[in-house]
Amino acid sequence: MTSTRKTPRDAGRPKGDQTVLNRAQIIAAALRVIDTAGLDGFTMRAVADELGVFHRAIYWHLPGGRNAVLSAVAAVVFEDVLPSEPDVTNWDAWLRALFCRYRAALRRHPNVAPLLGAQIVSNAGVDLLLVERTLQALDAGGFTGNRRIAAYNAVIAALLGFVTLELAPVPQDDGAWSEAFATRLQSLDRTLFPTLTAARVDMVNRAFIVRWQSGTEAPLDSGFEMYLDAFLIGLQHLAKRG
Amino acid sequence: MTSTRKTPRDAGRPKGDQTVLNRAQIIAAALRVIDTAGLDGFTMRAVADELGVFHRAIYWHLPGGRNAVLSAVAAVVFEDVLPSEPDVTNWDAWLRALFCRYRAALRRHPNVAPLLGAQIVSNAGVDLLLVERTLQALDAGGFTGNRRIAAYNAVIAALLGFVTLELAPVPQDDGAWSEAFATRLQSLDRTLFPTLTAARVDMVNRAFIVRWQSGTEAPLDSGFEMYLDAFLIGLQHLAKRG
DNA sequence: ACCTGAACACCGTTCAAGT
DNA sequence: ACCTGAACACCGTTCAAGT
Repeated sequence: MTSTRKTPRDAGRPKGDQTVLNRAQIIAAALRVIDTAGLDGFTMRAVADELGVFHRAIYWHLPGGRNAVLSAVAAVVFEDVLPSEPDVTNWDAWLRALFCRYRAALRRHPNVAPLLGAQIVSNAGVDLLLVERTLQALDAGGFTGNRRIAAYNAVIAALLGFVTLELAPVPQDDGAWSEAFATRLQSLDRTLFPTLTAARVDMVNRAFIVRWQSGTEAPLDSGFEMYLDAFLIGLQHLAKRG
Repeated sequence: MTSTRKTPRDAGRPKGDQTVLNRAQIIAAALRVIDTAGLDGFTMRAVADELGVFHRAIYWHLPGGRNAVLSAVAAVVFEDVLPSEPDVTNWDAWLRALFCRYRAALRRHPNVAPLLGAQIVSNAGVDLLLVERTLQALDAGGFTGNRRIAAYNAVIAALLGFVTLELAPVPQDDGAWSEAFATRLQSLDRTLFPTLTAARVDMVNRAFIVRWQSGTEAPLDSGFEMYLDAFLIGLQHLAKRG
């Protein structure tokens, strides 16, 4: 009897037929929604519509609800980030590769940036191999004990930091906001801000704080390079000291 | 006639009486709501309740609605961040002070961190004197032209980066999430994650990715110090090269 | 097992009055 | 000038059915 009956999973469904929905499809649909409508446009109902399904159906496959979907999306985006095993003789090159891969992955899905950088729920989905290999790279650099943990925290913060800032989203469909900010930057007090006023032409919309577009439209490439150079050079020096 | 009539602002109100509401009170109430209920708990209606006022009243003083309030809150939190004018002979010390003041300010209002770090709307409220003086400090360091702009972007990203990550919020009132994640970290595969498993005791909840509490409850002090040291040492070296 | 459905307690904002 | 009020089109999630 136990050997002939259908498995619970197949009960009530025609043989060989896919169920209407599955976990992977939901996560893919969620990422599509985020890519097109942003993190603010991500709603359970939007994902359900994307799949042509009643919005409550998602909760069956991901009982954790909204948080569970976001955590799973974070995991998918992170999949391409990890480089292969770190080279013991070239640990800083491995870190550099990690940084570049992270930025590249997030540039493919820029709207996910605030999720990875500013919501701890995203951590739950991350492949812990990233932690493992980062620790190995820092081992190779000579960091040990609590110093290695401190270096690890510095690396992860630096890894996500720039990209989170660069890809921070503009208020959605609020053209008034961008316009007001742009005109405010045109009428700067030269006596209050002499340095900024002089550099304005080259800085406006190409630098943090004085921009009204996100990094998707206005990337900050040279800023990223200097950020990465500075951090890695500094880390090398700290490695030698320890 | 024009000289004796009340100003428009005073029409219909008893003389010398404060109006029921003003801009500063709204912003202060908004910050209080964010401090206690988090950025997710920040709603126009919650702010109105905090003030004992109908929720639509806020729109009169801040016509920009939700975005305008958030931008104003960001400005208030940023007020304490800026150090005095940079010393030409000690530009890196000025940057260090800036980083420490930023982290201290955000530790007083940790729930604002995602707003400043991951939402570009916050920029609209920032005092541009921060931009001015950061550029001056980089001038003092010998950065010029496009290199200075790149260095500026690196500095601002580094300034907000660590703290945004450190203070990223946990999913609100979802105890199940923290619990599930904590137990997952207890049952690690030793062959897959040998380095992480060995360091687990010292890392769990004290390091990015393998934590389930935010930086408010579990600060990452030594990580911040190494991050700051590494970045500033690297920036000094890059300054000499240019 | 897997999906639908109605209902609940929210939310930001528009549009129209009140005084 | 300054605030209230009702209404609109949302939202995530609980609880109860359907097949």
